[in-house]
Amino acid sequence: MLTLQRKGSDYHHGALKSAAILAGRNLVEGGGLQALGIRRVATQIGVTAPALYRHFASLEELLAEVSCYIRAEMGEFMMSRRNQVKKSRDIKKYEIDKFRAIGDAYVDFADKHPQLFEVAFIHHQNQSIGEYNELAWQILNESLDNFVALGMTPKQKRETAPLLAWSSVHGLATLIANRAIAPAEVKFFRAAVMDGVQDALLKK
Amino acid sequence: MLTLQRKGSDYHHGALKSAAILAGRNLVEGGGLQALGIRRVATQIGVTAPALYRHFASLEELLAEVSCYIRAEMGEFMMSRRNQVKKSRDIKKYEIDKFRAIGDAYVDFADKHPQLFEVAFIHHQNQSIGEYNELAWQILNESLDNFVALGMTPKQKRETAPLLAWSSVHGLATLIANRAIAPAEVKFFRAAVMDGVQDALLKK
DNA sequence: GGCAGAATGTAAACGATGTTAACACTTCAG
DNA sequence: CTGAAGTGTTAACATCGTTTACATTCTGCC
Repeated sequence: MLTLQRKGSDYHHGALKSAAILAGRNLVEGGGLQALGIRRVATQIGVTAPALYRHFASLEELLAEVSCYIRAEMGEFMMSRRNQVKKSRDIKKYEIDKFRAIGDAYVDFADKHPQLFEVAFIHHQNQSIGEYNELAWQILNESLDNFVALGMTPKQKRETAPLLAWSSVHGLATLIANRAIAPAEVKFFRAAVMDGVQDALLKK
Repeated sequence: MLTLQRKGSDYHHGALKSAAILAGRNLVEGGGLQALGIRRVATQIGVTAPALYRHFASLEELLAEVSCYIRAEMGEFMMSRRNQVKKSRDIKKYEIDKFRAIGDAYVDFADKHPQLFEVAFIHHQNQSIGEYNELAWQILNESLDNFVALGMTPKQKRETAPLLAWSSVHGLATLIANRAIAPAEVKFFRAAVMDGVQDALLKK
């Protein structure tokens, strides 16, 4: 299922690069960062290892692309979760529900796919948080814009709000993904942090 | 400097295990997780690779011990920073200053030693956050106990307070260590998150 | 249509890695 | 003193990332 079929000819895979990134993502999902390797990816897509060097300069570069792919996947997951939120008659409640949904999606992703989450946020040079996770950043800021427009969040908080929300939720997600929190405590922990974030943004 | 001298005899290093953990820590500091290897550690401490297998079952086990060592190092760094805070006549201000000091130390450690920070919080099974980073956890809770005792933090917040503070600061530290925040924005970002945490704990 | 060159694959090889097996020396309890 | 447990070495294996040399296919130009 993972291996793509070769075209009729022996040569020219056709979509080697994207196939490699996808195969890399799946290897990470199965066995973490450790499972990602040039040779393993090559085997998965039915190609010899040096072929990958036509598309990636090194394993590190492949890792960077896999990491980027996972971040995009995360962003789409958050967006889909937000779009599933039922519209409420109370528009403020609706906005809050959507905000919670994207935060919950972020944490759920880390909880259910800790290996992917780990690789998604691996050190990568010279990228600000916005570029780093474009879609997720954009979704978060939409929510905050709505909060301000509805008078739920004071304007002077608008600048620091995304940073505070992001670091809280990211920290929570990281700790859960690392299994640094006992499973029994996760539920309580999540609620506490999410409530805290919401309070910090809305109050006063 | 890193390599320990062997005893007079050719055999029996004497403190191979602790020497290996220290050497591992230093390799991580220099080159990240990637630089940690059985053979490299063995070379550093002047021993052949298989010798390490008398003390560690695998590279992964060595990594776990190095990770634990770094967490202890972090805890001591936080404690030392907190103890350097000047006593103030205003006891509440003194407590706040100490609280900020331990948070700042946490983030400083991540900022100045991103490689160590990364390895410190690598996935490790079945450890709650308390056991995971005992000393830091204890220091944080001392501060919070003092806050409550002085009436600065309401009692009903006492349970969720460490979780909220930890995840915010940990998320901030992680994002900074991963260089997901542009260097120019780090200062502002840090201040915003630390202020947010302080507000969340003290107000009302 | 055919052909040069770019693009993209393979095969073979190199050094470094984690790990194991077989062996040697040291230490120490009896 | 002796044997067993502890701790180190050497040699070897499979696998890894990566490079070099070569083969095939695609593409644009005459």
